Amino acid sequence: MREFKRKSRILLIDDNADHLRGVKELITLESSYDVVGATTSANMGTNLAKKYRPDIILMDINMPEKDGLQTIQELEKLDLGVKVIALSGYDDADLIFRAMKLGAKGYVLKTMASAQLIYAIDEVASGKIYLPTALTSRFFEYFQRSFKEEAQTSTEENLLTYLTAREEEVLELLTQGNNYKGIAGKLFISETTVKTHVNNIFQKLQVNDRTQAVLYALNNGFANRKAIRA
Amino acid sequence: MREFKRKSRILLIDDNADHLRGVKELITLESSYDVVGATTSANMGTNLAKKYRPDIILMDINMPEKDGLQTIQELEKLDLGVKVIALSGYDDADLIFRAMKLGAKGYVLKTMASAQLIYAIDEVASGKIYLPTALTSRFFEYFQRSFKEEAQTSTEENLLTYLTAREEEVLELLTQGNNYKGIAGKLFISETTVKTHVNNIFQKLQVNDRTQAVLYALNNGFANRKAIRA
DNA sequence: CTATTTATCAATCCAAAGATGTAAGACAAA
DNA sequence: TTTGTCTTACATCTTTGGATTGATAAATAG
Repeated sequence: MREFKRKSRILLIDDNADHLRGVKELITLESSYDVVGATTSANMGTNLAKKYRPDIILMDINMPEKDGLQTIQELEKLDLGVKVIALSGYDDADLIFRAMKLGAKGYVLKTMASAQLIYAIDEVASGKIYLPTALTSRFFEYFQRSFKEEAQTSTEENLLTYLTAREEEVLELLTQGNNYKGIAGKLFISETTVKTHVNNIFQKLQVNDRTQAVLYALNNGFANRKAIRA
Repeated sequence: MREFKRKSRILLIDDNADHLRGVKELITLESSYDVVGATTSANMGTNLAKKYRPDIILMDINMPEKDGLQTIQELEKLDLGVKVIALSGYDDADLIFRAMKLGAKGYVLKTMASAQLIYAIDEVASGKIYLPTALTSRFFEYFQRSFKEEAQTSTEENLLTYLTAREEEVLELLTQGNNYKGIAGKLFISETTVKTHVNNIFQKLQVNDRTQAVLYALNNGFANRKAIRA
């Protein structure tokens, strides 16, 4: 059932014409991949991708004209099934993180050895994700830093723990945008009872109105809390 | 200024006593690390960590008694500066993702070769983050999947785009829990003007009250939108 | 078994929020 | 210039929200 393995088709996008030519020669001479297109324009690149349906795109993400990251996002949204490898001159953690977040299958530095670029393409072509060790470390430092606050608030003593089960139910319906009548209807209790619960919630969360209560709930892992317990 | 390099101190936590003993012997015999403690209890492990301040903890995350992931979270919150390597029998993407999210500096499978475990410790001891290639791929697949919806909604046509600049300002203050008076004060305009803006926002977002407007904003990347543009 | 907590409901009362219509000045585009 | 949009503003009216007090039954903890 598996189709015959053919040469992967590659599209190159790099606003630096010299570098573009260099990479093209490298791939043509030292690998068995087909370069089906090469352009210095991001917009043109998107069009070529739609036209030639390459397996892999090597995309420079440091382009002045149009942001390479944005182009990656566009390509992913088109859902062409193409695997994008980000090419960059910078090993900036934020850049790496954003590229991977947007769906890049690899991130390689322009300063890397030719052999390593070919290796990266091989890995990505075979369905894996390729990030050099050093960049993996950078990525994770950034990743963990961005989750650190969240991890702390989610276990920290928070006022939500003082709510009773019923109050949590009411609060959940509040976080779904219900008014008193809506909540009363969904819980099969009177509107005045709902008011009582909501007032108790305000006291416990030390807020003045429902919007603040909802914001408190969302900012303090209310949804997560339930998901974890479930 | 750099202090003399000493042997890294390691603490082992694994509810499987046999495996615990095996790893201890491996490290003692085939590496130059000091095993300063070894326990089958997660709670005891946390205490030992506080007492002996190891450089590295090898933590089994598949323990029935207490969740290893939860223990990692506790350790990170204590901020002991210890580097935790997650040890697991499973290469489940969700497990890997959660471990790394909580701050693990590495994730190795129990089925991996001894030499690779030592290598992982070496890497982590030197300040890097270690994930075997195969697990890195799994991690990123999970990572990118979890961001896919977000990436789509953030570019999708959404009702927020119809808001004027001023309305966005007002909405932002709404998402911070302000009432009419608060918004009027912060924007130096009258309360009735704020009401006008808010009503227009309701029309454009097709909602009935401020809570729904705030929820719509938060669920459709309102904060992100601003951060990205800035 | 009693004291406390929880869930339920009600009656007020006032404040805040929301709906609707109107309108003037600024400014930009056609 | 005219047209349209945006921002500002006000009046009026209705509905909803929030605070307070009090009360009852059931469950739970000590």
